Amino acid sequence: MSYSVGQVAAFACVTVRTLHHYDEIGLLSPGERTAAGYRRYTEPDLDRLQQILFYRELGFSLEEVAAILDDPSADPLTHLRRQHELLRQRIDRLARMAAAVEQAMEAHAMGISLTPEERFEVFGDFRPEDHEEEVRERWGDSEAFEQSRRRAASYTKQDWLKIKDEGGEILAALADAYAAGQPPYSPQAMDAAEAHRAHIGRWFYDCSPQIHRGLGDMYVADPRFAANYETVATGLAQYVRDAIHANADRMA
Amino acid sequence: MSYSVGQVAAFACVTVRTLHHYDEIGLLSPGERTAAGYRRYTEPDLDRLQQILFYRELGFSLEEVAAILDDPSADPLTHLRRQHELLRQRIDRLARMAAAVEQAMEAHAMGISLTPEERFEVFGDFRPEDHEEEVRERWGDSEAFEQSRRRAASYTKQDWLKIKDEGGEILAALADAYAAGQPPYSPQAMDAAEAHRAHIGRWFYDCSPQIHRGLGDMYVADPRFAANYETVATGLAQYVRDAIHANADRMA
DNA sequence: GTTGACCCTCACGTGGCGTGATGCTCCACG
DNA sequence: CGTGGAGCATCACGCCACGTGAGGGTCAAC
Repeated sequence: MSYSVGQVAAFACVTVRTLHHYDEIGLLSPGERTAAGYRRYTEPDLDRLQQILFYRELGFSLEEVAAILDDPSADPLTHLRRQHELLRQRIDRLARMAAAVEQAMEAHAMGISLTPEERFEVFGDFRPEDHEEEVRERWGDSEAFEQSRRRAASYTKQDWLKIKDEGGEILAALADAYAAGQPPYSPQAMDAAEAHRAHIGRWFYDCSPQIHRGLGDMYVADPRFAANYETVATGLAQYVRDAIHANADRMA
Repeated sequence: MSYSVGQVAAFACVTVRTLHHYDEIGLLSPGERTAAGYRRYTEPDLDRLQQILFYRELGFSLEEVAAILDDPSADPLTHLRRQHELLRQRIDRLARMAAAVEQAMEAHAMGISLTPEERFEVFGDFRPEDHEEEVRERWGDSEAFEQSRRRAASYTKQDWLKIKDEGGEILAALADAYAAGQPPYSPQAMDAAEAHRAHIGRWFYDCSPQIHRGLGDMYVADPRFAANYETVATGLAQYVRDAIHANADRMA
């Protein structure tokens, strides 16, 4: 069984011209031709085409693809392993970009602006393993984002004002508890933390105590978010984070 | 503070030529120039460049990028949401490709060779947006759909065969009850409906009786789904819907 | 005041196809 | 049997997103 250009093109979702091109540059020449000169692609040809499309999708030039595929020291399993590794890297990079976007959204919601270095750091050299787990964890929870997106889309200016207002009240409550010397595990602090959680839940997305913990950690870890609290009172960011955790413990 | 071409290029990991090109085509012209004609990029310019690189990375042409960024109806938050959604789609596609590679590795280990259809099917679904948009329209932007999509992405061919098999059994049970003249509220029909609900829950998403009702209604309303049942027996779609509702009533 | 890093503007080259133009081949149908 | 239309072939030019010099100005440092 062999296949015509049109059939193969339809199969692989490429144009006939692309197959012609690959033939021209010697990247993929059909195994056979009919007497009339029609190209006939055999099974091994399809195999090779799949490999080509794979590496092409991953950003290799056709020349590089040819080199990779014509490397005599590479058996099928080697290719599969390499493809898998490359995919993993690509996914990781995109996941980090997605995390950066999420961070930018948070920053935007809070009216913080990023520095140039920060803005581009996601495009720079990428070190795998670094934040992998954290990113994966955040990414796994895309459902929360979806929900946020749907809700936020319908907000009016009035809504945003109200959100800001509510946020201010919660912040004030936390700052008061802090100023009064109440520990993070005091009812006042925990209640304010709970109010914060409810605030997120009401306006943005279902915020489980678990997710809330992560958010609290970020308020301390990321100086921009921390600044939001630290400008009110020194040490408040850490205090808020502890109150959030205490509240989460209480809910468990 | 403003930046020279070289600085910006280093920051953003692009060449100076690329910045020149973007200036030439009017995609990104620096906010200022020195007396000597040197380009000086301002903060908003960097902002725009980041957006450009983001959309470019996601496969848009520069013309499209310009259209997206110059759309007056799009505020920063809209862009962030769109970028996040696009990233999610890309990641999803790559994840499916990775799954296909894993499958191929397994097939290789077992000495099985794949059919052409199997080999290209991961490429075949080339434009996830198209199909997804259509489905999303029908399903609504529900959480259940998200969950279903995520889980389904990880299924192997074996899984699908099993799913199809299980589904066939349930369908047969319903058709039998229908053919035997059992009313939708008969134990046979309701039990089959309950099996159907469990089937959904096991393979796709948590399906409450309430959600199940909605699903049943759709089987009647959506001709494509209805066809699935109507080809077995005329009126079966409506019967299934009624059995689902009867079962949900029973569960309440 | 010269050196060397950096900047400018042309302008042609390249990779990966898209898009016809023009003609041959095949087979299904009247 | 022959004919019409889908599909295939080979040129050949076009396009996009830059790469790659050529030829020359600018600027802080030594």
